[in-house]
Amino acid sequence: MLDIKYVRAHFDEVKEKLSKRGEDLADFDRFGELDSRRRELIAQAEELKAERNAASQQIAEMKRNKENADEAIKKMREVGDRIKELDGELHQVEDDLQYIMMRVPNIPHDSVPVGDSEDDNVEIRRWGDVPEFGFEAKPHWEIGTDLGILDFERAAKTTGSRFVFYRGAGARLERALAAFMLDLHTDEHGYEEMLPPFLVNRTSLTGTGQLPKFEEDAFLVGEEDYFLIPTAEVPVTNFHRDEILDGGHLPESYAAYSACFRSEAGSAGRDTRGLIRQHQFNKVELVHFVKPEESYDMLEKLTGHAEKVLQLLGLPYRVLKMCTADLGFTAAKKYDIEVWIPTQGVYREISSCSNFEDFQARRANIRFRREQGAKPEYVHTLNGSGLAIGRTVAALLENYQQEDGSVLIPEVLRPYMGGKERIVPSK
RNA sequence: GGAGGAAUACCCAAGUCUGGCUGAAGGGGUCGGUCUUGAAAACCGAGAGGCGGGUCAAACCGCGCGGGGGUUCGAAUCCCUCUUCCUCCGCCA
Repeated sequence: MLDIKYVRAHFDEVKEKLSKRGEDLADFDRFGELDSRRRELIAQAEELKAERNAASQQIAEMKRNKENADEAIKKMREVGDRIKELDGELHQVEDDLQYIMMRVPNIPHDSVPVGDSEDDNVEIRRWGDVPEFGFEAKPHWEIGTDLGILDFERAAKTTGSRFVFYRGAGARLERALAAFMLDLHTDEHGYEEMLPPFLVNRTSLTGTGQLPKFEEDAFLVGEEDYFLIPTAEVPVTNFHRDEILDGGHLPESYAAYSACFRSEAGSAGRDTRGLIRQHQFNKVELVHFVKPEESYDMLEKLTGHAEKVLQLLGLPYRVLKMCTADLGFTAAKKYDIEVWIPTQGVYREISSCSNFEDFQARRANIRFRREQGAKPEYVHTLNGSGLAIGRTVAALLENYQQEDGSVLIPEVLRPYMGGKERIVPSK
């Protein structure tokens, strides 16, 4: 959520920056009217409440002296009714204002390129050499199925489309990647490991910004208002909801492994085969809580941590700076890391690293104190995938495939694979 | 799933039956000081958070005793509801 006071003071500037996102801002225009009506009502109601408080004291005094207070009580009854009316209208106005503000996206940072679509994202670097195959390379779902380590058909039987069984060396590879990533981030990059709940409540999804606008993207479980998490970002960011952190302990950095669940509403027909777009996948998510002045440095570091995973795995990738049209609802600035998928001849998103500034912190009420007794300030939150594991498996299978159908295992993963150097057909 | 109990400020905790003089006793911790070679202890002193309105900034005002709603001139205190936690019984990975 945006800072109401800031919006009040800089309305035209905010609106102009938001318009670069290509958002419909019709509702946003009601801000000024609602905001000033709100303050008007507060002033009126509070004046009457002050009057009531004073009168109540007098009535108490009179009662104690056994005097008759009927006159004062009668008068206050009317004041009370008037307060009730004003508070009623105030609630309505605040609900309306809240409705609007919860649906306004974050303001893009000045360093974000202005654009109309994903075509306007800016590539800022590439790493690694794209492999050349002396044979016809197979897509990862074929490799995986032929090796007997991925089973999409049986997953369709037990569950439905966009699900998969990993088996044998495939399941082990998944586990190896998760362990490798977590070890790297905790041992080398200084993160605290976390294993979060995979279900969250509505308040948490609102805190990180998935709700109220994007409810159709999430899976609702039962009637308990529990949602399957679309990313560990949600539980881990909300870990500190409604807290005031000690400034001396910042930044707080967490590496969380979790399953992620996405309804993929609106993606029907896209990436229907393989591991790229599943309803369920695993991911190691990196989450930071930092002081405002440190968040942009942290965004660069965070992106570097995700890149390091790909470098150690030897997978070619590129980094894109997302333009205003492709930022997502909550980010002020975002880098996507895309890994090379040989058979598609393109780079595909495998990580997304964002600085939300205080947008999530405001929604989730996460603050810090610079020192004892100081006023609480909102933290800045950031997160990035480090990495999405399903897509990493896809990239590994394709980039490391051999002419005989086997797949080489990158050296850094071999200790996690029982020393195995390659995956060969099980039969 | 059944039966009880609890939620007060950074922490512990009184007040709730008997509504008003309770922004809320007391203790701990915190901060400053005395003492000490230094520390601890002891003693003296300080401050009670947060949100909103208001202001150049203050003053000032309102809210606030888990959340929401109600009764009342007035609610930490009475009523309803929700959430969370605890104890016992049952079931269970």
